[in-house]
Amino acid sequence: MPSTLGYALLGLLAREPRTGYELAQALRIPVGYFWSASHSQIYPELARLEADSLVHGRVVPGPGPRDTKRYTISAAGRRALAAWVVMPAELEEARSEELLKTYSLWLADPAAAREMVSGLRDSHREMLSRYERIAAEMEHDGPLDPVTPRFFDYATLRRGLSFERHAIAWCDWLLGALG
Amino acid sequence: MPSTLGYALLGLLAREPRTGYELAQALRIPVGYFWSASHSQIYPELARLEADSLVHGRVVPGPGPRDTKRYTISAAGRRALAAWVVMPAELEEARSEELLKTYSLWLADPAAAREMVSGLRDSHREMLSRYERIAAEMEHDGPLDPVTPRFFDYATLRRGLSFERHAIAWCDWLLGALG
DNA sequence: ATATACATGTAACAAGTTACATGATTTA
DNA sequence: TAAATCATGTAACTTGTTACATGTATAT
Repeated sequence: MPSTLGYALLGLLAREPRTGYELAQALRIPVGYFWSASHSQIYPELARLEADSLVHGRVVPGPGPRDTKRYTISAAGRRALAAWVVMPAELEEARSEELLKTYSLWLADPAAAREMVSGLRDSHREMLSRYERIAAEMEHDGPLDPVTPRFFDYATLRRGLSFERHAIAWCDWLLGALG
Repeated sequence: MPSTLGYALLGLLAREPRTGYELAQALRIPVGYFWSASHSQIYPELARLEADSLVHGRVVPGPGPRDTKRYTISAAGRRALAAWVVMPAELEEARSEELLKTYSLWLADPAAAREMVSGLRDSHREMLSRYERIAAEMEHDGPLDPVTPRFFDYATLRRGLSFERHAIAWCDWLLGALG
């Protein structure tokens, strides 16, 4: 059974074949895709997926100077992924450093506390506008049919939009309360 | 420099002295407090905090059969925590298995996909009503002054409430789109 | 000349989870 | 008498991050 990272890789490969390098690029910043990983984690995981015959790798001459291995998902990989995505998801564990800091904000200097929350709001605003740009592009690119991968890109993106908006509203409320 | 868990423990001890056992209880389910940890992580971390003189432990006879060590935050610990909470927080890394599953939902059986999202909605509804009960209690318990620890309990709780409400709205939207 | 992109891997470390270990007291 | 609560610790394992290692081609 693959790890969560394994399923993340299968999810990308189910859409189109990619090399390890391209997967690492895709997982560098998790846009519309709430998972990230570094290449040092990806290469060993790809080897495991191949050992389990969930993906097949074929060496091809890349655009770069070194040979690259392009991975394709197998029928078994597709079945494993399809089975995993409909399994009831664990309750989110809700780990947030930002909230952990807020929890102890009562003992900080009030001005510094306000500044901290204000900085938080800025970060969320930045993320929001990044998401909004992508959403506008996707909506412009044509109709979103809920049986296509593109629709599910959009669905996860909408969750990101919603998350950032509520985070900003919360910062506003907190700043108001802090005076 | 303490780890994030270290600051979580300092945050609890800044409110009142506690034993390792009580800290483990508090960090079992992260309500109003977006961090969790198991006792096997907590005891070694407490030892590190004590070695750094950020907390002091005193052995006292507990209600149980075994002696227990009650930890108190030191002035240095309080300073370290106060400095940490106002430092700009890292951008949330947004790791979500639930969204990762959604990303690949296009290749699942449509009925099973709807059921998965519906189950997700149920989990979020359950969390929401748990949070709502706690919020009602807190509001009932008296005025929330934004210089007290209690206010910041309430502030983090509000973030949880907002998070769950948006998650439910998103599930509703997705179920509507999936037909 | 220097930096960036391409391309894949290993090693060392940090953080977190699960299982192992012990054992008294209280509650059902 | 069986389970839960109290109480603290270690060991093994999994996951994830950062650093180390190598080396060409292209763009600035």
